[in-house]
Amino acid sequence: MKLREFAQQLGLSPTTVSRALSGYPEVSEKTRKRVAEEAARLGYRPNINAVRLATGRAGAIGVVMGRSGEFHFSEFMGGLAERLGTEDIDILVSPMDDKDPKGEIQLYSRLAVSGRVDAVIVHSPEPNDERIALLHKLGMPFLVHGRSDIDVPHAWLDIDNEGAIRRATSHLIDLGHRRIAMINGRQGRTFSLHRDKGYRDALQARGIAFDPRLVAHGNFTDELGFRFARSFLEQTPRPTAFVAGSMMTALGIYRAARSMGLEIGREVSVIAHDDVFPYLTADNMVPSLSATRSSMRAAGARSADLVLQLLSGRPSEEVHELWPVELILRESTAPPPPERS
Amino acid sequence: MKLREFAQQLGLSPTTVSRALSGYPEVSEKTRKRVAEEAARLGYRPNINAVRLATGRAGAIGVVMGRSGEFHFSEFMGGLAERLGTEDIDILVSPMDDKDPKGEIQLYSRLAVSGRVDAVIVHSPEPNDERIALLHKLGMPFLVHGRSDIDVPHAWLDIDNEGAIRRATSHLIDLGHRRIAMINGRQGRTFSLHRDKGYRDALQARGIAFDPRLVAHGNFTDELGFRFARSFLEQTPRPTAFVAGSMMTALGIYRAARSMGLEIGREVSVIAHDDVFPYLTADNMVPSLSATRSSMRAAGARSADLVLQLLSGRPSEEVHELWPVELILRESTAPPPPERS
DNA sequence: GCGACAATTTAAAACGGTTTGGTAAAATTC
DNA sequence: GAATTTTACCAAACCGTTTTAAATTGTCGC
Repeated sequence: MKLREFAQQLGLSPTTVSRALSGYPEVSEKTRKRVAEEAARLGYRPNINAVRLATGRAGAIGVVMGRSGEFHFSEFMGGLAERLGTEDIDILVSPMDDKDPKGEIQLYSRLAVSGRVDAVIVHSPEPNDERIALLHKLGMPFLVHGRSDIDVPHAWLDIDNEGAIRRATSHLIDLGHRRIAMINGRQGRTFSLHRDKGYRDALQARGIAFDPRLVAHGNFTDELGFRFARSFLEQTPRPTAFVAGSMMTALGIYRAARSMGLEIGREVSVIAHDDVFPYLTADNMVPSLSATRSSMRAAGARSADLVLQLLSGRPSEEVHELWPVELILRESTAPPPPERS
Repeated sequence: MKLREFAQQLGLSPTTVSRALSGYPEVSEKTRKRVAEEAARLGYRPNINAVRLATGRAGAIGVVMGRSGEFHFSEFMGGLAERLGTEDIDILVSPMDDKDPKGEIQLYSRLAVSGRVDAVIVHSPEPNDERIALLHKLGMPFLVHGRSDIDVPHAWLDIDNEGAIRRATSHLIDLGHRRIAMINGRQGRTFSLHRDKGYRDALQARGIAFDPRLVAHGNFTDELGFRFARSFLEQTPRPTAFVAGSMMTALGIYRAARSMGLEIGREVSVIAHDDVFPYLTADNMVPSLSATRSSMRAAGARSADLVLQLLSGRPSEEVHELWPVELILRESTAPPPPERS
């Protein structure tokens, strides 16, 4: 049913009906109520594409999806979708070819000029992130999931990576560990840098020298976790503890330790960052995994909120949110074994 | 830039330009070429919402996202997005509350009448799936990822679950296993039933009695894999082999075996179904995991193709695709240990 | 009972394309 | 070379809303 027919049945003009449904003030309460009731009864729904054309809004927010190692993605999306489900806003997913770093900026550019989205979410930013500069230049509203040091105002939601890893590392030091390895995320991403800093600061605070041979960077995969852990554990003296960037990395570390006959929670301690997945929980690993924890799904839901705020005019300079991270100690962390000499 | 201005610059009418860009036959090759070139040069792009209003197409396909245990989701989405990226079609993600089974049908209903999507993808169907009946009734094009026995024509793409599990089970029998447990997916889903059938047929073909105490159903999580495997392994005599529904399930089984001091690949064999994840590979597990394998990402990409075919008018009765599944043997499968009496 | 002002409602003009129903000019047929 | 068809293009109507600008109705003070 079209607006015109619907209005005619009510004996009103399309204008008034449109306004009544959109909650404009210049329509009497009585009329508004009647319109709302009849709309429900007759099942009238405005044509979404006509609305979008007339208002100039796209009614969707864009999310770019990388190809590799994105197991966080569905949790974040889940949170986003959950929150946006109640609004009349869709989520538009664009795929990105990770192999072509130049393609990325083009993709964002296309997304912005295509007019298919009202806002964009930027993931895993770098300190000087081209995408942020671009979106700002194009005037496209966007929310950064993470942060950037770039000299361009941007709204962001981030977790306290630095604090989380500082606490995790400090805790390991408190337990008596001195050789602590870290398997971090991709080189160059802000969150990796923040984690690096948390790690180094914790060491420095206790007068432990930073050893570059104990730090690795890469995608969050089981495979890399294994390979790095393995190579670290082959050093002499070997590290007695690991700080891991993700659950998958931790799986790899567990595997590496086991393959070398080392017992986790006794000979090797591990703390990982857990984004909270329904299908793989730190509590259920053997031994259960100590973790810094922050829900990716919750971040997705909150991101949706913040984007809505941006779209309703809140200046991006105001939208900054830093979430604290829990540290949950379980069996995978313990004092180091007595030193053999 | 608007069509009108652009056309004016070219000295053509909007009609001709529109047709040239959409590839209609009644415009000369020379003109078409000129229009295309100028469009690229001047950066003219039709307003997507105007196009959608005028054509009545939504320009998007809908995907419903469940809340729990959906680590396949991002891979499937990735494939979908990859293929659809080159078309002018978006992916619209709707969240579903798994806890409310009635909400699901309402969600599909809303999605169909909202006019926001031209087609829908239905996941994990049941033999008599309400969603399929609904979408058919509403005349909304849809593709089922999986299959249903329902008496309603529907396009589908599925993998040969039955054959895959039959082969996996047969292989375990060939190795000498007689007590083979199976940890399957959610009760009632078609793919679970197919896998059940493959399992039972393999047993029957070799005269092995089906033992309901060796079969479990549930979400694909590490936790359930662990719990079921644990309870099976506590039976006497205990199973010597497992068929697992997913990689996460396999992780749980590995954990259970380990927690009971049993060595995988010697005392217990495992074959799992692997949807191919970039962050967790069967080859890298210790011992490496034998698996039936079929790429979820490829299925997503192909699903996009099939949906496009449906939208261009191919009748859904014609769109059926059954993919074979590879069986890849690795270290987790071996003959059972000699029987102790 | 009338002017002033506010509260409602409306007709008509966007929004930016596609598509229908033509019309000249060029090509073909006889 | 006239009649017919084909080719290449165009003007105008249409898709279904929102929004601007104007008209109508209602309320109030005097």
